[in-house]
Formats: sequence, C-alpha cells, structure tokens
Amino acid sequence: MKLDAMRAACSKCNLRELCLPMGLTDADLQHIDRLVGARRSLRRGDALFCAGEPFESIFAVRSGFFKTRVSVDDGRERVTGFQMAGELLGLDGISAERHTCDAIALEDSEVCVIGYSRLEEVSRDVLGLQRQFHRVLSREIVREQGVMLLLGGVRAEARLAAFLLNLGERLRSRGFSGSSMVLRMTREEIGSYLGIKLETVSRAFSRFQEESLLEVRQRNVRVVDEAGLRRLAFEAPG
Amino acid sequence: MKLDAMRAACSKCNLRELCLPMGLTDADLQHIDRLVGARRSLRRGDALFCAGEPFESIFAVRSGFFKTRVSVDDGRERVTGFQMAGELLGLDGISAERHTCDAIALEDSEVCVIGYSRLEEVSRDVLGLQRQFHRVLSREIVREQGVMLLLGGVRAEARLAAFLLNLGERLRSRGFSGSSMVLRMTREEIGSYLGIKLETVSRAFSRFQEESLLEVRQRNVRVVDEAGLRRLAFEAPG
DNA sequence: CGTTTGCTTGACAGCATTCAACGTTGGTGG
DNA sequence: CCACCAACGTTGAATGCTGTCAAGCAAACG
Repeated sequence: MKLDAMRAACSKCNLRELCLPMGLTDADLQHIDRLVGARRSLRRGDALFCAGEPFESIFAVRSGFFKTRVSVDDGRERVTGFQMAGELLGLDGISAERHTCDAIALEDSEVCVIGYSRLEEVSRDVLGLQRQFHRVLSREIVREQGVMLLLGGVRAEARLAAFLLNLGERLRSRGFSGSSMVLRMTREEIGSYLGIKLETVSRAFSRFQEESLLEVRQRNVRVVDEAGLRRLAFEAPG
Repeated sequence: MKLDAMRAACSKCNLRELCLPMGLTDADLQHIDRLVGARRSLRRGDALFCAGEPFESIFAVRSGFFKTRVSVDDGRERVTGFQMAGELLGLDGISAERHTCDAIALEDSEVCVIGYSRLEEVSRDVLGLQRQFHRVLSREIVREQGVMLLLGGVRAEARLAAFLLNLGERLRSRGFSGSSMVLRMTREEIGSYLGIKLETVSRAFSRFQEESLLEVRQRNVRVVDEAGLRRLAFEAPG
C-alpha cells in the first residue's frame, strides 16, 4: 500500500467520462486537476479504509476492483457493494465524518485520492463540479434503492440474474465484453451482497447453466441468453 | 393540494435542528431564509411528486407523514421509505433530473418547497449549508445501507423489530414518546418496505404481543420491552 | 347501517437455509 | 515434478421460515 508521488490529472485521464468529471466542459476540466492529491496502490486483500476511521477523502477507482462491507455484531460480514474503475468509494463517510464500512481491494488496484475539503472548495468555484458531485451522491441513493428492491422483492435466481446483468452493463460501458466476464468475488461475497447463502448462489449458477442461460466455469461466466436472463430478473416473485 | 403564498423562514422554524439547517450558525441561518420558496399543503393520499416528473425542487416535511414508493413492472408497488417532520424528499431526483419515485402523503401534511437551483446557488455562498447538504445526501446513503442489511440479512420478526425501534427513535428526537406510537401506514405498507407480506407483519405483531414485547391494538403500538425488541432486532439470522 | 378497507388467523406449499460430503483449484514445500 | 493443504465451489437431503390462499372479523366511511 504505497503512496504514489505523481499527481493524477483528471483532464488527461481516460476514465474521465465515467468518473467524477463526467460531463464537465473542457474549461471546467482544467480547473479540477487540482482535485486529486495522489494515487494509492493496493494489493489484493488490502483495506483502502475501514469502518470507524476518520473521513478525510473519497476515492476514485483508477484500476482494479473493490468490495465494501460492514461487520455486523459478532464478526459476520455483509457486502454492501462492488466498485470498479471510475466508481467512487467513501461517500457514506461524509455524513458522520467517519467511514461506515470497510473498502477491500479484490485484486491489485489503484485509486485516486480526492481530499474532501478540497473537493468542497473546488466545487464552490466550478459549477459543473458541484452539480456533478451532487449527481453522483444522488445516483448512489438511486443505486441502493435498486438493491433494496432486489433484496426485498425477488427470489434468489432473479437476484443473481439482475446482478450479472448489472455487472455486464458496467463492464460494457468500460469497453469490455459484458457477456463474457471473470468474476472478481467469491460465491460467498456475491451471496452476502444479494442476501442469500453461497450454496444458493452456486445452485443458481448451476441451474442457469442447465437452462442454457449461462456458461459457467468457476469464476468465468459467459452470458449465452441475455434476454432470458433479463426475463428472469424482472419476473414477478413466486 | 394548494400553494401557500406565505414564505417560510428557516431561521424561525422550530424544526431547524432536525431539518436541512441543522447545525448552522445563526449568521448562516439568516442567509438561508431565501431558500424556501413556499409551503405546500397536501391531503391524505395526495402525491407530492411522481416518478418520471421533472425534478426541480426537494421538499422538507413541515408536518405530517409521507411514504415514497416505486411501481415495479405490472403495477405492484414497493415502499422505499417513510418520512416525517424535518426529513427531506426528492433527493433521488437529482441524479437524472427526474423523480425516481412517488411521494404520497399518509396524512394531511405540509412541506417546504426548496428550489434545487436556488439551493445550489445558496450553498456556494454559505459554506455551512454546502457541508450540511452533503451530509444529508450521505446520511440517506447510510440509511439505505441499513435497510439493505435488514432486507438481506435477518428474519421477518427482526425486520419489524428494527423498524419499530427506528420509528421510535425518530419520534423521540421530535419530542414524542417513542414507546407509544400511532402507525401512519398499513400492514401492507410496512411489509412492502421490509420486503415481507402483510400477513407476516400481522403474525409478527401478534407474536410480539404474546411475548409481551409490545401492546398492539390496530395501529396503536406501545413498546413494553424495548431491550427485548432490540435483542430480537440484532440477533443472528436463522 | 351497509360497504369497503384493513387486520387477523389457519392450513398448506414452496423456496431458501442448514448440515454434510465431496470435488476442484492454486499455492507451497518437499 | 509431485504431494499436500487450504480455500473455494458443487451437490444432496432435511428442516423451517415465509408466501399463498382462504375465511372471518374489526374499524372506518359515507
């Protein structure tokens, strides 16, 4: 977990259309290059931050893959999200000025460190940034609402189908295949995120394969019948 | 659903310590009186806004009680939250500049209309407001994370117990009893929010009464054994 | 006073969990 | 290079919680 002295420039970053600077004008882009203090590299398994730590920065995933999790009572953990390149980590820490979850790298990763007081300062000057930051916060609210609907409303197989479709979309918008993917997380982590047990995840994968919706070999997943998967994800419960 | 010409002054509002102005200095308070454009009154059953409508304002509950809901596919609805005095509505609309849910008054209510562009403008001048608004957005993210944990991790009875405790806390911080409350929503709405069926909600209430955790008569609920309820809410699943 | 809406309760079915055993993969060290 | 171990994944059988369907009751409303 080393600190990279090199400052990152959003204006030259090829993730700028996915990340915080999304939609900003070129002029605004110039102004926000002072936002990112440094990059930070993490090895697989490293914690970017932990619940309870003072909140000072948010983080943008530059490369790699993360999970966020909370520990409930007796050591059990629950995964609250997965983050890939261009997505932000730490937004939940703003409210109480302490992080409320752990962020763990699921593979070797790199993040941009965005000092929060700096962000507040710059977003007063740069209207586009203020607007965009609010959008990002709001989008996270909407995303979680979607997860709530999933967790509360639909059966295990539909949850997994929706999860895979969502993962595919996010990969696709990053220029990857979207139908052929390598999962970075274990069955247990998927299950924890979706509110089901790892055995149930495994069974759902097997059944999807039987029904020719997917080809699954361990963490390699290929979506064979996306329409079928989509039908399953949106079906009525029961 | 009428528009009240009288402008509301946050600086004189007795909800200011619960609402958006929470924690602001007296000096800042003066500056944000221009925030609230008008009040709006709603009758029970009225929609404050609906999913898909253009987003222009957020709303602060001045009095009364609301639910937010989304309609999934074929007319079924899912409740995504309940809001009482001092809480904000419409934050999810920022991301796409359209509301993503319906907000329905569960009793005759009044809200303060906060124009969003005005809010952005003022929060550039008033540092405390900028900070507080970010906190509010972040708090909503954290709140939803809590619901996700509930929905994904625990049994029906634990969900209801946690729900009642949360409701009690919020009532208490508004000067009400917290242990003796009148529910403003139906069993079906509670169930929809908690991801369980209304029959299950009803059974859980009955069982809580058998076990002397609650006294329930229709929508009148009295918490008899708060510690016991808390134990139930945090217990391991299964 | 009747109708509508909301609430309670019972019986049964179904899906997910639990417990358990076994298979696979990848890394380590002999 | 192979053996071995640990972590991860798959599958089966039994249990149990929650959903479904149905009936009856209570409260609210006009």
